[in-house]
Amino acid sequence: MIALVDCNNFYASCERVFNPALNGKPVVILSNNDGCIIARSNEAKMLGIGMGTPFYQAREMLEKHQVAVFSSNYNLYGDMSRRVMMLLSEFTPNLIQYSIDEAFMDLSGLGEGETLRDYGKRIVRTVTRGTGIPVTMGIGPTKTLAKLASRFGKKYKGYEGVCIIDTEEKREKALKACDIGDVWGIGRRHRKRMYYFDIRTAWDFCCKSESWVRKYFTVTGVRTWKELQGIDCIVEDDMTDKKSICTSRSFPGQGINRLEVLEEAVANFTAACARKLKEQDSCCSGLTVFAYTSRFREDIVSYQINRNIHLQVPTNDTQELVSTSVKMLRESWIGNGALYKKAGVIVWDICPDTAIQTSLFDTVDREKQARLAAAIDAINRKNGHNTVKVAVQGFDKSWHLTCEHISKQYTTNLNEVIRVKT
DNA sequence: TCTGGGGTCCTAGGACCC
DNA sequence: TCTGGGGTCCTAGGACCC
Repeated sequence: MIALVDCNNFYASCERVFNPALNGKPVVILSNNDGCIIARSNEAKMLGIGMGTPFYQAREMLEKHQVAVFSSNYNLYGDMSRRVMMLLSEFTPNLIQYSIDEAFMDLSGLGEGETLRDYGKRIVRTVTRGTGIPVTMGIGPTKTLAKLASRFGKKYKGYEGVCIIDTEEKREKALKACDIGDVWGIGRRHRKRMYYFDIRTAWDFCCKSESWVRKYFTVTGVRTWKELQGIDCIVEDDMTDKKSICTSRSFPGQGINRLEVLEEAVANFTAACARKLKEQDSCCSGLTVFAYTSRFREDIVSYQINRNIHLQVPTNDTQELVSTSVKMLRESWIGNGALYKKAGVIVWDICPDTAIQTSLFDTVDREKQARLAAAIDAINRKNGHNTVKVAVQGFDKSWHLTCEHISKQYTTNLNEVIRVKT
């Protein structure tokens, strides 16, 4: 059996751990730049606040209902996530972290002398007690059914955080009660198509033949269809290695119209990609730089910059990647007063750093480069990111995010740790 | 005026080869 | 006027997830 552990309203719950006065009150968390609402507590959901609503549109309503508003605090959420995953990993040798707030656990052969339900409840209790984050567990024979079970677990209090689909009757009952659009892998478009074919519930979908599903919803549809029947076919190495890494941001206000500022932003995005590459011990040979004007504004001319490059030798060297991406940006720069609202860097064609295919025509002194990079990385590890950086990364920061409602770095900055009064 | 960021997989169609 | 058959590789775009 496979379990899915899902943190309840994760970002809102993280804020509540260090601010218990928020318990029982509506809470929302905003995206970068305080742009959209990306997370909501149950109370906020009940007020009808939609996922992805632009903040400026909801502002008045939030004030009226005294909703607590937070900018995203990814240092806090990332650290809390790490704690949750650490506790979970003590219960199974086979844990797959699926997102910042979810993980799949292989439960086969575990919890000896205990029922599956009791084992699940013990896990849920341990995480909640150890981190303050409430979690729900769904258990089923496949990942898709485990996901489905966790939905029910969240919906109905009676399950006490653990919902199991382990018999044919329960599976049928669950599938009949589940709108097709709520199935993992069926998005808005597919839901519409399903409704067109008069498929309303997951059960209706299961009743179709494999060839029919293949015809209208391709192989991914068949995978979901099989998973719903209880045939496990989403394998774990589908979900581990990253094949591309992206760092991108929207810029505050109108956007950026100066090349120097955009260069600085792109240099910093590239450095972040290099850091992420090194964290997973890999190198890339594909590099993309992009920038574009706001897709919402019809009153200005829209511009798009999009450049790809294949590097001769895979690398994760910050300086090499930064100089390459900045050069690409300069070459494809279109000024004309264009206001760039968003930019980013993607690295792809990723391979392990132990398996580099070198090139006969390489002109870089790789050994020297590696020695310098190792020295810089050591300094940055000790003193924080970007203590030593490439000059073009700059100090301007005018492209930086606005986040007016951010909470403290309760768990990752000694100066912001909560004081306990005596 | 303001409207996020980071991923994955699949398919169709074009360019090219013999 | 008529215009083959069988491949591969790459890319853009669409769908999905959190």
